[in-house]
Amino acid sequence: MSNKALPFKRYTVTSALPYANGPLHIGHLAGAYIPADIYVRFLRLNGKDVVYVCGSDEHGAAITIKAKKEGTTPQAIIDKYHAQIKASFEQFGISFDIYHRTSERVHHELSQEFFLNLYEKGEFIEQVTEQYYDEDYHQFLADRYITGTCPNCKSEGAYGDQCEKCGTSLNPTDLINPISTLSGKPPVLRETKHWYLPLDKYQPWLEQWLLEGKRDVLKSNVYGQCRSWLKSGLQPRSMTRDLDWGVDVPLDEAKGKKLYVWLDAPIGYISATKQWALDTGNDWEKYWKKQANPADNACLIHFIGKDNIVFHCITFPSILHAHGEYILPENVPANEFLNLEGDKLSTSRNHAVWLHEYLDEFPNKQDELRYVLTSILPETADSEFTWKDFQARINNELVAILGNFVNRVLVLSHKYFGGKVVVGSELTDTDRFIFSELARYPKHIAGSITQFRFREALAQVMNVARLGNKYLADAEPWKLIKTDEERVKTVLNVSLQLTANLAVIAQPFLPRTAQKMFEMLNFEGYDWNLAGGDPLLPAGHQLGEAQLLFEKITDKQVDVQLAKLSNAKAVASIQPAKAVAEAKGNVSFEEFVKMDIRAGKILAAEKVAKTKKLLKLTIDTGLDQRTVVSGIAEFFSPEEIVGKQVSILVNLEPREIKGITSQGMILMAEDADGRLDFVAPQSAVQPGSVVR
RNA sequence: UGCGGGGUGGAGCAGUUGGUAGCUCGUCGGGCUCAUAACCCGAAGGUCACUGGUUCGAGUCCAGUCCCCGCUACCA
Repeated sequence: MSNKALPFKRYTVTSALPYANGPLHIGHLAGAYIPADIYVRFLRLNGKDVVYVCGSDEHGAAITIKAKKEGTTPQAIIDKYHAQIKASFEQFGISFDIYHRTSERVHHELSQEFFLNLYEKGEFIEQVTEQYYDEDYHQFLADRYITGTCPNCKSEGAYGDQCEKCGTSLNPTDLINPISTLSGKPPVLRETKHWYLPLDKYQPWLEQWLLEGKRDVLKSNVYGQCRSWLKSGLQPRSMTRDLDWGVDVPLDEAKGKKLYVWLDAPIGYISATKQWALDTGNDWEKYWKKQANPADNACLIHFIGKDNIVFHCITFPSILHAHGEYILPENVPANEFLNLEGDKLSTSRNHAVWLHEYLDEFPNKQDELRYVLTSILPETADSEFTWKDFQARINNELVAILGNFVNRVLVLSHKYFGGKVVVGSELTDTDRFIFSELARYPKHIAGSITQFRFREALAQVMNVARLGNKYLADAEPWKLIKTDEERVKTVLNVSLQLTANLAVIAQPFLPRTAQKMFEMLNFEGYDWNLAGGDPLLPAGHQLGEAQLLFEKITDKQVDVQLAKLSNAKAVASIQPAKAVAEAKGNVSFEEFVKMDIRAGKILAAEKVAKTKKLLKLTIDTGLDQRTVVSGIAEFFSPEEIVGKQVSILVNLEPREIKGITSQGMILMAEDADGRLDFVAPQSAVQPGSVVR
């Protein structure tokens, strides 16, 4: 390994802290854990000093919401999920040096230290604002905890941050008749003080460090996102919250306030390292702080999903920079998102492949999942996992290419030479070509890994197995054994050396498989630099037993998983017998008959350009043909609704929407998930028929 | 609304500084039989989202349009 590719002698690698309010799924693995684990294993094989840390993120409002919903305590929630997540990672084989948690004392102390450090330097801006407060529950309310009437469209049930009906983004104080969802009573405004990190002040520095310094380092999706943020100008960001779950703000005047989770979460990387150092007798500061000689600084790499880019590239570096003693990330290789069977992964809809369930249902198939996910990592764009593809990749690639090659070589060696490594006649040009190819691959793969191109790196590993299969097919030792045993000895020697090299380079990607290969070869090669060099197996070396590396995934296994997903979907669509909207006050008959509702028919429908939800409909109301803009595009395509009967409120004030005058409103039923369906006569009626 | 990323043969993806469009899987045909009917060879299949422009020449640069994903800050 040249120093050029790995110029640092010490590495600090982090994977995003999983939020401890639910189990892990394959999206997490593909986003931040498998890439990091490959990278770290590779560094270790190259003899680098590396610490790989992670842990559960256990603070924030979502944990308390979850606890409330399940009628338990935040502590019970985090204990449950921390244990589950940790066990899943261990079984799956993500090779953290430590998997910590942010509820530990060492973390609280370090987070407070960070806050105080910045506080004492006068970095924070202190600001008093008026926020809604629930007097029954004695707490300030997060925006989501407040509902009321939207000042824009007058619909009820708008949230403090956004009206879901008209899409307007709001401040809680904009709401008419705000109600706390905790007590159901109107909240009161109360003054509260918070400490803001002046990101605007760091903007010039960020432009220098990030936009200038990282232009050719960051992946394009990461760089573009950062540039976009910096271009629009940074604003001071509050680093404290009025919450009851988190790290206490270490100031007398801030009793009851907590640190913003995004201040404390990334510090979790550091506190985890600190705990690891305590446990193992290391010095954590070597991995995080600037060293006397900058050449001794560690290389800090954050593996995350794309939802975390701004915090890891802007907020956290700003905090580290403001503190001053810490190193900054060299790179933040963020991945895009992984989809599942055509849909986004969704925890709430249970549309996911859960890691703990996979480990139960596919015992000892960790490497199979690693392989499939690695080959579809969303490195440059969103990608998709399907069970059929999972089966195809395992059966046609792992079993057929890699497993089969290794098996062929071992079986032939045992059959012809009693499982001994033998030396035969001199190498031919073909043999020499194999060795020269073999010498190329480790460099190529190393280059891919250091550039975070893991899919490409894995494909190269598979190409080595392909090379082996072709070599065997061309050399045909099963024929030669009848005429030229010396040549067969050479062919199998070359094949075995190839297999041993394959085991070495497979380690970062398929650690368990590589281990099995080592057992079969009765050889261990925990050094990347062994690959591509001198032959690894000496003459006379005794091989171990041949065993199959992988087995095929059956159609039945795939069907079971697909059924499970559609089951989950069905359950999820029935379940929402929850949160039925509250009853409204009575209206008089006179008020009701003011509504002129008619049966109508959709004559034409088209999508309104540049919108997500809007369809422009032409409706035959019986009275006339008119244009109505309706927010139903997420559930209905224009083609499928043309000709459909609808109920339409025809005497609604016309309203300009996206430059189109909408004359009326289509009546829709909306369930608790926001799913819409038409309310219309069951059989054909004449357009213009009165609905009442 | 603004911004960022993406849109390449049936599927999943590569395409570095512009110079005849590649890979894996699938399909079809052939070979082989050591191997988990696995392996090897060959073939078919793309107007590189669309429209203009720069250039001797563009998937690759510029402008505009459309589609998909994400972010748009005090709810991780």
